[in-house]
Amino acid sequence: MPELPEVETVRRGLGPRVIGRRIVTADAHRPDLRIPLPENLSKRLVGRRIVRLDRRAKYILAHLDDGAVLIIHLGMSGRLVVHDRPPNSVAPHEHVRIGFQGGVTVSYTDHRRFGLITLCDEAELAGHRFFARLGPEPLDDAFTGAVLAERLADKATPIKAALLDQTVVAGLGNIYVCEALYHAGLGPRRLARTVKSERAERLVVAIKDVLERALEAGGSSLRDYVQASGELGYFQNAFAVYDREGEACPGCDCGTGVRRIVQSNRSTFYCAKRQR
DNA sequence: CGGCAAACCTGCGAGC
DNA sequence: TGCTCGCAGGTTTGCC
Repeated sequence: MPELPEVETVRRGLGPRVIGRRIVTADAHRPDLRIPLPENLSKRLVGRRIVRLDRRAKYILAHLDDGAVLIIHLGMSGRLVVHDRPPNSVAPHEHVRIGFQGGVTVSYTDHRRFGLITLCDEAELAGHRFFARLGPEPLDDAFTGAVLAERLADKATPIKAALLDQTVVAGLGNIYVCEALYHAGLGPRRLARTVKSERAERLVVAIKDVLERALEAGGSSLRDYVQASGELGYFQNAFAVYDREGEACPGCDCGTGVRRIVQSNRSTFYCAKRQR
């Protein structure tokens, strides 16, 4: 579910509520999500404070005051919601709950359990299997057309699949890849290695633009995603093509409208007229 | 190694 | 109304 804008929105909503507050409870309600939860979660967290909340790709990283890092990924259906007080009942599929001094409580719910929560030491972070191979952050100034073209240069795969590859660029998912390709005017089946110079530049501009607009809207709420406050995002209303099969794409009156195809087992939505 | 399908798991909407 | 099928913001595995 959550791609970069959703994860970043959750991080921004969470930060002011939890940074600097002492953790007083940490409970897992089952042994595992996609991978096992830390066995000693409570022991590792209670008494600690979160000193910094970062995001890398689609991971949220809570740096603790003892040098440990709590790593959280929301998978397809994970939610992190902050409550003023501990809820008096356990929500369906609420797998982890962390309580802070003063009553603020963060609940992790995830009915599909494709997400994960784990711990590592700060020193291991860069070399960690989740992070060692990740591509650049798309919103960094260092992410330019030249950089993207370089990373696509040897790829014999469709540009759609290449952009979903987190080792090419980190944080994009199915929605924002479809949207970025639309705004860049690039066909999803185009060979990745043919995206260079001017086309790569256009694509980078489109990626940054769509991510920034989605961030302003608090992300896209389709099924499961909510902000840390519980509010919905509303960028879904601004989709040009995603989940709009058969509709006319904005500013284009081609008869066929938005088409849906399947690439690497995922739906791709695009306009055959605007995207080449 | 590169590229793609399938698997992981649950829920919901469409269609019969 | 009630069932089955297909599909869902992700990542990893295993097969060619």
